[in-house]
Amino acid sequence: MNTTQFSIGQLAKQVKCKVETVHYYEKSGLMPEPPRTEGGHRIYALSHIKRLNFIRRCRELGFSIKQIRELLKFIDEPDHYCGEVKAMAMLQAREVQQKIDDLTRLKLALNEMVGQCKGSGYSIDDCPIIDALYIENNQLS
Amino acid sequence: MNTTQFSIGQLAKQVKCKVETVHYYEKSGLMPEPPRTEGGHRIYALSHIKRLNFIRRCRELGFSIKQIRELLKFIDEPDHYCGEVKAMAMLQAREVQQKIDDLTRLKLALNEMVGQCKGSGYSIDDCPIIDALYIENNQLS
DNA sequence: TCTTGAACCTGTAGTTACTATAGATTCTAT
DNA sequence: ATAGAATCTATAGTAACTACAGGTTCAAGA
Repeated sequence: MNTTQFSIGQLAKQVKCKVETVHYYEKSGLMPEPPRTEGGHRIYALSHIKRLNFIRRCRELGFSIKQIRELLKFIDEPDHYCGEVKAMAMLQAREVQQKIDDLTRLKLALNEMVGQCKGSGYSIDDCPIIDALYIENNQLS
Repeated sequence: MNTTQFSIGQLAKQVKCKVETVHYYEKSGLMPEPPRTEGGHRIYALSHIKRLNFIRRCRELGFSIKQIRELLKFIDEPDHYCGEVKAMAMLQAREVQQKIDDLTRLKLALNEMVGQCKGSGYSIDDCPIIDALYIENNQLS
């Protein structure tokens, strides 16, 4: 009868998140309502650790709660196909690449500024940082 | 007397954000309190468009309001000592680099997962993306 | 067994960066 | 002059947590 069980605190510790976060995920419908002790304390099993870990990893990867609910549907209702999961991951990857590109430009601008800084400040009209980011707008208009 | 002026609506439209967001940035101290008409409507100039655009771009890049306030100090208080400005710019650049690194890892993880997934060939039970995120946990226990 | 004190419970409030709504006022174009 | 679009202020709602408050339960030591 050694079916390993966990308190919410142990669960949270395993996955390195806060107890309140687990509560929140339960309220949000990502984590199920687990069985309780006589006194009302939540009892978790290994599968819950797996699930919570999945949720946390997805959050780190930039998925929203809503998106994760979608992903979990694939697990909970296995009538879905893997292709949907793949599509979501690809979309996410594209957005991440976009952010990387933008940040790279910003970093170049910052470095440029460091190089150009000679003690006199820039006015709003010729600040290399502002200009670096303003380009975006010119292209649009 | 053709100093181009803009209403808050025109400003927002230019930068593709909501009027309320401009209000919010004013309250947050990112946008200045502009001159008003007799009746109290805000009047903006070109420099405000530039500034708002900069703020929006920075937000897209993951900077917090607080960080953007720091960045804007470069422009608003150009009397900083050169060394001070350089230090701030370099610190920002380091943070940006950190973000780039994080996002790069994230993208690799996503791409790896996508690459391992054929798409629509099989059901959720053997979807490598789901597996990839579950595995993480096994390593911990 | 009895008793602390840590962990847990529910519920509400605070956080960030907006977004939406309400009700009043102002601007603009016919 | 007047309709209606845009603006004004102020407040409430959103996402994804985080942090209390104030009570109850659990586990370990005396």
